[in-house]
Amino acid sequence: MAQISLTFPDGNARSYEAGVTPADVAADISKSLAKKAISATIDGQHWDMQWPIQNDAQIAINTMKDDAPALELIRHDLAHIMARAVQALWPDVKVTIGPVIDNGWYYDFDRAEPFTPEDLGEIEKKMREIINKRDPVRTEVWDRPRAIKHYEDNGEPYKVELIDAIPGDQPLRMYWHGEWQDLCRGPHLQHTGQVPADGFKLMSVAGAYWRGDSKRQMLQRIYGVGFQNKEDLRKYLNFLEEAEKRDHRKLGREMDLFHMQEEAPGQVFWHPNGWTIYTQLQDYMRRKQRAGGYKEINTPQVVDRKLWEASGHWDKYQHHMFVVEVDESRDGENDDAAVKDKGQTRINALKPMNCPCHVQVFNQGLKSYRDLPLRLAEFGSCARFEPSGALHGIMRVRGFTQDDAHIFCTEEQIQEECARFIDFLANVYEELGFAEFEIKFATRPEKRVGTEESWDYVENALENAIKAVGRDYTLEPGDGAFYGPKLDFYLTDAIGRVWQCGTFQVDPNLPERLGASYIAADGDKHRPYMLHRATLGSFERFIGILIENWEGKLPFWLAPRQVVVASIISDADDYVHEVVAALQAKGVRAEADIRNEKINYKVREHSLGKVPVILAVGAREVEERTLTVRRLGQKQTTVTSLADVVNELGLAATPPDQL
RNA sequence: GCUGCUGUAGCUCAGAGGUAGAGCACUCCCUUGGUAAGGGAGAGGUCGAGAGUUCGAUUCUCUCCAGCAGCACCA
Repeated sequence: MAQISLTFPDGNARSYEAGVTPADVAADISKSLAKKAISATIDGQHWDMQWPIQNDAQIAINTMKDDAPALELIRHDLAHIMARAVQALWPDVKVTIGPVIDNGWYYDFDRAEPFTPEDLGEIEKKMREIINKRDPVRTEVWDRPRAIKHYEDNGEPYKVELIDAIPGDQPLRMYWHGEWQDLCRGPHLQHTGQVPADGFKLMSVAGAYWRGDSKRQMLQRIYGVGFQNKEDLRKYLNFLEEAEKRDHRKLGREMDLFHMQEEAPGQVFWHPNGWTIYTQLQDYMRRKQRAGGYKEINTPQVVDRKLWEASGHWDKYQHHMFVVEVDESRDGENDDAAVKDKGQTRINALKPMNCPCHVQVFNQGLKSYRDLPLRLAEFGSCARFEPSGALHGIMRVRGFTQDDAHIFCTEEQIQEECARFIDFLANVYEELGFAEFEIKFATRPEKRVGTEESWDYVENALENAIKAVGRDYTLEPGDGAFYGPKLDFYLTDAIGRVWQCGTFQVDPNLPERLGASYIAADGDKHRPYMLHRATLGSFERFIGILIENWEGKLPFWLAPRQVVVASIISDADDYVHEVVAALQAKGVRAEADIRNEKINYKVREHSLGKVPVILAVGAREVEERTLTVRRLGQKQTTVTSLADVVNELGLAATPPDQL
């Protein structure tokens, strides 16, 4: 028998017969390790305790102390245990796949009856039984005909299809959890008892397409979350609760920011409070962009299909556009359908994006290289017919406004413009309270237009720009647009969720299609490059993110209602009005609350309304011309003179770019 | 769009084949109270829309609309 050498993390090596398994190795080291072990890492690869090792390698034996492999295995075994439990309860259910995902796993089943919430409880119970049995996990490699025959005999067509999709040179591995068998690439734990029985929970059932294809069978997917112990599970469930508390749809109602109704699905009715946030944010972006060298424009929303045909959107995105048919023969007297002249009908579409219109602005008049880079910005109101199932509060809507801009420039200017934009975006995010963000750099996809040299040049320019501003980034090879590479910017919110907001895309294609050109120094016409870029993305979505990030407690300058001056006794009413007027004169959004209610009641109501500052006024304050200041979330109050409060709050109301 | 669930007062929710109920909010009255709900009275609903079954439908059935979760989608 050939001997192989296995090197341990401490650098020591031992010699074993080829074909030795990590289980053998662990047993060789100590009995307790053999028992505690969950898997091995062989040359960086996650390795089942039962798999033979044929060559010299680095080996590490994993235990539950190794968090990453432990969670991977726990969740993966839970997927199998759940499938086993489901088939134990309902033997006619067909199994498909059950991968590990963030925080847990899912498994897709084919079953005629829908799973109910009560079913989930039954399944959990059965799973605990299986775990408590401490059934051994066993694995074998099967040849293809045997595996296919096995699944055909057992009436599992999905597994047969999976096997067909696995490349012929790959071995098929079977796993048994006790009696229950599944096709699986592994690795798995040593026995079901290694799964923590109180560290998991089944969360929900939902539909999911077989193989992710909307044309194929809809299966039922059961989601579960799994952790090493009860405490970690609890922490995760708390996180979900925290996210629910921050839900912008709930806070939007409670703070009276906006509403939506079924006559206009996916579109926002902004209330005074919400629109205050919106306009504050928009005014801020307008100032930032002006300072950043952008020129603001505005373009039409209803545009003839000819332009969309020319830009290529009609071909690709027609089904996602709101199309408007207009009979041009109508006039004010005869505008009913009866007089409609078919020959005069014209088809328009609401703009789903601004870029074609921006090229039209660029195309007016001759442009010189001296005009470049030309940065055209628009708070562009767009409409997209999003599928009904995609809509989500104000985060995913059918009508929205982008903080959009297109930079027309030469090839040589791309790098500089990119670096400028990253700095611009970093500064905006920071001022809005998002200190951290990530950059993802998406490079040429398989299907693309343009020459290799051009892609080389442009990708290089973007990469150099990121380096020039000293930022880290992650590479997303093949994820770029068909016309050019792009950067996507992801910010992290207060509870660690990640949102893609900003984008920067290089596009030589649209200027070509829409015939944009400029006169270069050589006197000839050249094509400009077009850089699509957005910082916030859409105002609607970004405001949703702001609300959730701050749990409605927005920074003072963005808070829709900044100060309530609340009377304690009606004799203070005149002073309340005086204070409100003084604050308003300083640009503070202040209002009076002189209702016939106790201060307790007023404090409660305005605290729930997320008003950052409540100024209470009783006999003492009137007498001394002071105010008792109570800040949101703080129980203690301070007494301050009127003049100081007005100055301080006037300063706090100033947007960060104007300080 | 697909699968499942949901739709009753402004909000949160109960309810039953015989044309509806609570708490909070709202209006009025009493109360002038010092930091997260003072007391009383009153008003408020085509039970998402349409069709069917039925003597009778908000309740049962079907279709549609909207919302929620997930999938698919996201220029």
